[in-house]
Amino acid sequence: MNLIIELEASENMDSLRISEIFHEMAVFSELLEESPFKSRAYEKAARIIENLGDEILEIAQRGELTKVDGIGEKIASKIKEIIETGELESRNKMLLSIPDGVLEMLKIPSLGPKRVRGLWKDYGISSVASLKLVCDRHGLAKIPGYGAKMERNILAGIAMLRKNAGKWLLSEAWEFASDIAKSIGSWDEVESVKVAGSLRRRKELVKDVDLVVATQNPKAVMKKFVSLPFVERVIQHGDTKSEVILDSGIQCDLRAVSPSEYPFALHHFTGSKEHNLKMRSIAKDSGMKLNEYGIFKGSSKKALPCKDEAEIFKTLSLDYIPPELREDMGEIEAASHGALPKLIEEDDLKGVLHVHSNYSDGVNSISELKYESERLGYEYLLICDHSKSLAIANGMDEKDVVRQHQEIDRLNMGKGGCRVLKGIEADILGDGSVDFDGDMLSAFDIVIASVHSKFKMDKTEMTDRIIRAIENHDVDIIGHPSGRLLLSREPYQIDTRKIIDAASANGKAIEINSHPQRLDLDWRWIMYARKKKVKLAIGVDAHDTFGLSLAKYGIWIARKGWLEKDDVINSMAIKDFLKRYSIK
DNA sequence: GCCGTTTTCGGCCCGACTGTTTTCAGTCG
Repeated sequence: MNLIIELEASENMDSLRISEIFHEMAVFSELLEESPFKSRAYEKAARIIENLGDEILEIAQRGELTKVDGIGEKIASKIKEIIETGELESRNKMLLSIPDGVLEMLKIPSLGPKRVRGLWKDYGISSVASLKLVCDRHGLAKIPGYGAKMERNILAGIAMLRKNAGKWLLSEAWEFASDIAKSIGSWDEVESVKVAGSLRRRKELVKDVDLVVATQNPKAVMKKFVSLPFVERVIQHGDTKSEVILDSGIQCDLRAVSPSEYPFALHHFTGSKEHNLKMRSIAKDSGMKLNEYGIFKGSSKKALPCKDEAEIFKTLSLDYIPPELREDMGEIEAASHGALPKLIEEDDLKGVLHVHSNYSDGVNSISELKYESERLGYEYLLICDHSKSLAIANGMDEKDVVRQHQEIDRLNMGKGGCRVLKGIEADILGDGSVDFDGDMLSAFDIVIASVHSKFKMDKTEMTDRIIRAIENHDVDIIGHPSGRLLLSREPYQIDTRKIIDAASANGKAIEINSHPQRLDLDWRWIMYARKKKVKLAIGVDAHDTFGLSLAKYGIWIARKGWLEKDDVINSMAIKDFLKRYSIK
């Protein structure tokens, strides 16, 4: 009981912060030279908490933390301490004994905890700036274990560190990866090439691009790879593995394997690490060994043949697990008893939702948007301009709405083609009421309600505000529920679980905003929404005709959240969609 | 730190590459 009260007291504590604290503990513990396994245990706990999301708070409430595999007595009590006080005494203590600069040094590639510790404790180098000074004077090369090359690498690493923080949007990374994979795929030596890693798993942010190629001549492939015109710097150049920085600044790693090893390498380098660990342990349980080169029975050195990833899963009596699901979040268990979802596909989308026209802050006219939607094969297009309160985006007033609806009626006169629907992205005002009164709102076919103001409200207020909008009977969809802008703006404080529960109770849909900077609702919560039978709406939030093609990213995230076609309202054919929303 | 059908001690995924060595430690994924 106590805990529940305490939880409210520190309501801004979320699972992400808890997981962050354990990441820190892992690093601190290595720097302070505790047992490396202790550090590994912290690291593991951090990943478990990250994957559990806010569920960890409920598990803590039920007092069942130690039932989670990887969390024992000590970590459980630390989690409780963080939830109750918002702090972790032992972490703060450790932090006090490590200079800030030492932590910053860890971000330099090729410097890990051991080297950083040595530089700090044995040579008194405790900041990136002082390390740079030492390198500039060629002092580092005189330290045992270092040489001229390390010195140059570290200087290059410091320069890169200053240039960018090292994370990329899924969409950006995908563009770079597609270009480079296309080049590599055209070489005679290459039989297959595929993007692997977190990019293939469609994480919303990625650190680098991982590629795997099948070839009989890895050496030649590596040589060509490091000499590609858009390679700016070579970090590693080996016979089967190389790492480079592309001119865009993103790191790109390439692995070359033989065609028979290719499915195993692809699986291995797609990850996630947690998924791989579990796959290995399943193999072990059945008397087999799985690694990036093959699957081996007993102590045999000869791999069992698998022509693709599906056969690897089959060998372990599992259904094929699509890459998006490989996060060790129940996919392996589901695959073992035929319970994986049949994921939604890009082609399943029949309507394009959440499109801004030149009636508010969009660039194109409704007729241009209609034409492009037709070209992309959509059956319907939901125009959603901003409402009057959002003056900064030229929100529509009542007169504009009348004019717009007349234009839409005219555009729909012709037979066939893409049907234009009358939508609005109405502002959720500070008190939770929705811009425009009921009469005006009911003139729209579909109402998306979104927050665009007063982002700094506290969690309870913001949650209540959005729930009030959900309970408004004119509202159909909640737009970009967290308001986050990846890499540039934090989400506003909301109790996402309560919001999903409210949507479930009121039969309202929640948007998966496909804009690459949003990808909001977060995929971790999509899984929960699906459990609560909440329908999702894949919106493009387009402000021009190009934006109509962004639905792809929304689909990727929907898949990552285990969604099937029927979970997504705009996978309905026009006839069903009109019927569902009583549109004439 | 965690964990246990090798269970309360003694393991803990593992392989490629680099830069430094002269057989290996550290980093990375």
